[in-house]
Amino acid sequence: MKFNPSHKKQLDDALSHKGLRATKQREHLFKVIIESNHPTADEVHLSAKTNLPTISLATVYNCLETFVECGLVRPFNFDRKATRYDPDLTDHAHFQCKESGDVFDIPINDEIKSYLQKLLPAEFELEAVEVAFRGKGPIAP
Amino acid sequence: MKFNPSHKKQLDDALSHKGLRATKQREHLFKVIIESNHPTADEVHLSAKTNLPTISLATVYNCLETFVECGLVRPFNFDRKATRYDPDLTDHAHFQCKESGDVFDIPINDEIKSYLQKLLPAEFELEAVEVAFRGKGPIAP
DNA sequence: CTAGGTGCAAAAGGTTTGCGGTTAA
DNA sequence: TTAACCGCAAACCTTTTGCACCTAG
Repeated sequence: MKFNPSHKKQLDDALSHKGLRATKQREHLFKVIIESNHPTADEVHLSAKTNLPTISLATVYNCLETFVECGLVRPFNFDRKATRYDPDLTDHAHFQCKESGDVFDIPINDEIKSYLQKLLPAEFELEAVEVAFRGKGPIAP
Repeated sequence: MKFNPSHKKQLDDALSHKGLRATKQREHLFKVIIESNHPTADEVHLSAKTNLPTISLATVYNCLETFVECGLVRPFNFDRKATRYDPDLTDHAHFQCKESGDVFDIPINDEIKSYLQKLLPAEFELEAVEVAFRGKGPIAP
């Protein structure tokens, strides 16, 4: 997705809401995430170095955690692979293609959510559900 | 769960099916997994050392991978936490209690499975779904 | 005898941390 | 000015690997 002014506003608002600064590193890293497809920290770092040649991986990790705490991105994992970061905060699942490694967003509807919730015995207080699909994804065009 | 003769048979069959030996390490480690609740490799190692004081963590990892390949246990993760091993191979989800860290098995019915599958556009070939719940579990008795 | 198995130690991969120096409200 | 921030290096945790020795069919 293309980074647009509303993304910039979202970033500035979220950061200032926590009393944090909108540095050029944070701005650029957020842009990279918006314009990538569920990147890992390493991929963000690699991509960011084009514009910010001296940025360190540690700074990338620091900023990513800041983003998570500000509610700007959501981290997720497949198995114990490197954490991926998703700027789409709406309820959805992920599908990973076994061949390409590509990750696709799969919308989740309310019906499914309530069905899933009903699986739990009454004593369980549910806070979050995560659904991960795996298989062969669509052939790239 | 208590380790019983049918578990022993299951282990021997699965190993010999792949031309592998039922060593005392493998037998004991499988017993530990059966009698633990979704242990991590480290927990298996710790528990196994009571009976096999010299067993190394590397051997534990080797055996666990052997078990996975033989279809004796199934590995799963919460976030990027240490992999846990589950001897229950039936379709089910996991619930992790945020407070105690305890993991509970949650049965999954066919209805849910088919609903989940229907979320995927036709071009996706599904191989596996994983459902992970998180929240506050039942109070321990 | 020999393929399979064990244990040790070292390395790998991903992530976190401590710290001196920098920057911006 | 001063708290927030950056970048480096070192540490950390889980897992994997290479290799010498051992063991059971």
